[in-house]
Amino acid sequence: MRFMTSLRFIDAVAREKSIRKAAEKLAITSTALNRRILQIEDEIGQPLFERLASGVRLNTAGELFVQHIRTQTAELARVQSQIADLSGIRRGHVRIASGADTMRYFLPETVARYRGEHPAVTFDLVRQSGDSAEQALRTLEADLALIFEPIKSADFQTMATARQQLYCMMSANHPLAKKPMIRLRDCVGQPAILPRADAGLRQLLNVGLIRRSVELGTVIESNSQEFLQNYLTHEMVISFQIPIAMPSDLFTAPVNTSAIVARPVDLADVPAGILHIGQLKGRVLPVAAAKFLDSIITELGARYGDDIDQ
Amino acid sequence: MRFMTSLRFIDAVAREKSIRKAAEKLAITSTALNRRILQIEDEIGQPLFERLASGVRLNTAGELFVQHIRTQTAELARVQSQIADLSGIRRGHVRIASGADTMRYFLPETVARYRGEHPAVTFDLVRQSGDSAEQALRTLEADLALIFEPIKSADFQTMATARQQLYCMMSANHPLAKKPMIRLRDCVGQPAILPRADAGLRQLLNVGLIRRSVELGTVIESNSQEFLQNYLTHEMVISFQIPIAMPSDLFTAPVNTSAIVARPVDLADVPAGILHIGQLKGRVLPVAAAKFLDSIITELGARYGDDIDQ
DNA sequence: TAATTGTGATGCGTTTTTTGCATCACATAG
DNA sequence: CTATGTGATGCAAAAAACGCATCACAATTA
Repeated sequence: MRFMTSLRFIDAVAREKSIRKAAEKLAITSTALNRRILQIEDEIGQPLFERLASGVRLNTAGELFVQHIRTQTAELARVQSQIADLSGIRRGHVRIASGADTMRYFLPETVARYRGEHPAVTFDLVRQSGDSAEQALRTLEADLALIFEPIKSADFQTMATARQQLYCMMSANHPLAKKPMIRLRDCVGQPAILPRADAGLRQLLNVGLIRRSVELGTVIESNSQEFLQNYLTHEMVISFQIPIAMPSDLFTAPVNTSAIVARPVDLADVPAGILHIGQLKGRVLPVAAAKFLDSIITELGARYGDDIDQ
Repeated sequence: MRFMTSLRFIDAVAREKSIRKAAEKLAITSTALNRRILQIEDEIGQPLFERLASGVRLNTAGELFVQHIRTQTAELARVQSQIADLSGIRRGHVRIASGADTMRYFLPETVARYRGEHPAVTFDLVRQSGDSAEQALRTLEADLALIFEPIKSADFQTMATARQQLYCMMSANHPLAKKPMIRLRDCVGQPAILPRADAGLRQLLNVGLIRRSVELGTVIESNSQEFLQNYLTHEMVISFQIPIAMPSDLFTAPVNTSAIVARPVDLADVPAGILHIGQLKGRVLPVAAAKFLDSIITELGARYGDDIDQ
């Protein structure tokens, strides 16, 4: 959209906090970019950026204007999506911010199914911490966010939730694997590998550990779920996971033949965590994003049935 | 705002339903305008206008896009107004659609007082019928509308109302002028000059006349309130008016020395009409418009006290 | 303290985009 | 059939945007 160029440029400068850096990303010279900004500032009647030695920073007027730019951009995308929808085949672009949990299996499967029905819809999938995901909704860099536990921003509008019971994961020949249900006291002193402190799962687990006065032998922390899972085959350690982040065969197969097993942790020790699917409060989503949200809710309903809300 | 040019042009074409006519109003050639439209349509990926022999007409996609353009334009105005407001002196532009009633004395006085405090705020005042005024809000050609009776659109958000009792107006030496209060039966067969059927006042009066089975001798109809008022000094006829449309000295002076007098019509015959002040439902007004709305409400409160709502 | 590095602003020639004229193709009304 | 209106298009002129080189300034580094 040609007429959005100057606005897009300003947004870029605001994000980069530097005209030259933004110019590089936009593949133009800083000269041209600088002039566009001066021109807009001239039309507005007052500067939007403070000039610092280290770059630029939005002033109050700039904050207002950039917010306007972002909502306009999102609105334009929505209208375009709506217009494209008129022609029968659904087009559009959906941007999702999510934690690692759903990025492993749930989103690949759900997006693939949706794209099977609507091949003209494209996706951006950004793996982020919960805080960043909420932030991405606010800056309109994302349409939807999937966040496991805690929601901090009042701007987050939950459209659906899914209860996720905590599971203990380990090698199939780990002593604890014989138990059908794990109590936290079973884990006292067990060597464990855990996600890092910013993960919702870790926070959920910590509450339970403190309540039961249980201490694990935490030998490794990692924010890579793949690392945590694959490490289980190399050392006798336990880890924790929620169903949505497990390979579906592992979770659904009644008799588990794989080298790794998952055993539920008693809900009396650790309550189920909540996966929140939501958007920016008050925002009207583009057609494609709204329909994909429906698709997510349907899929969650099929998987977890009664554990779904809204 | 340079980046709005193409959008403004499309809006103009949509309103004129002709590229050539719009081009003339925009002071460019139809060639240039046509090219801009083709370019936008190309970027959108599908046409926005149907080409007819008599000009162009928006198609469904165009309707959506033009609606988007209008809300964006209004939003931009709001942000600009908000930005200008940062610099201390209030700037901005307020566009008002109103019936003739308030255009006579109320709005001149209220606008003048507001501009006395905020000289940098400019105004558009368009006299329109109630229906057109509501339409102007919808197309975002107006920020505020003042409509005397009846409100038809569900998109109209009433921000304040003022009850207006009907008054009978006549020359000071008219027989009815002796009565302090007029009953409709006093008016049977009286030569009367009335506003036309689309005026809220006329509709209000008609309800009363039908209920009381009273018929007036309607000798003149006019949509010019000035004509109606000034004619009273030339022939022994009666007319009707609401307080807000009367010169303030006529209404407020306890003893009336002017050639024309106003006598209230009994509320049992004709109930008070409602003057509605409102905006487009759900819209966030620019600073200047919102403050002027406050100013209107204050002024109404000062004049009519308990007869004001919201 | 002096040199270096990084920032945004600006003059000037070049490139790209936009505009206007003349004209075409088409539909409708007289 | 003619006349008049409409939007579309080729081409040259005008306008705008761009990129290079450079300046002025501030912070950091030697």
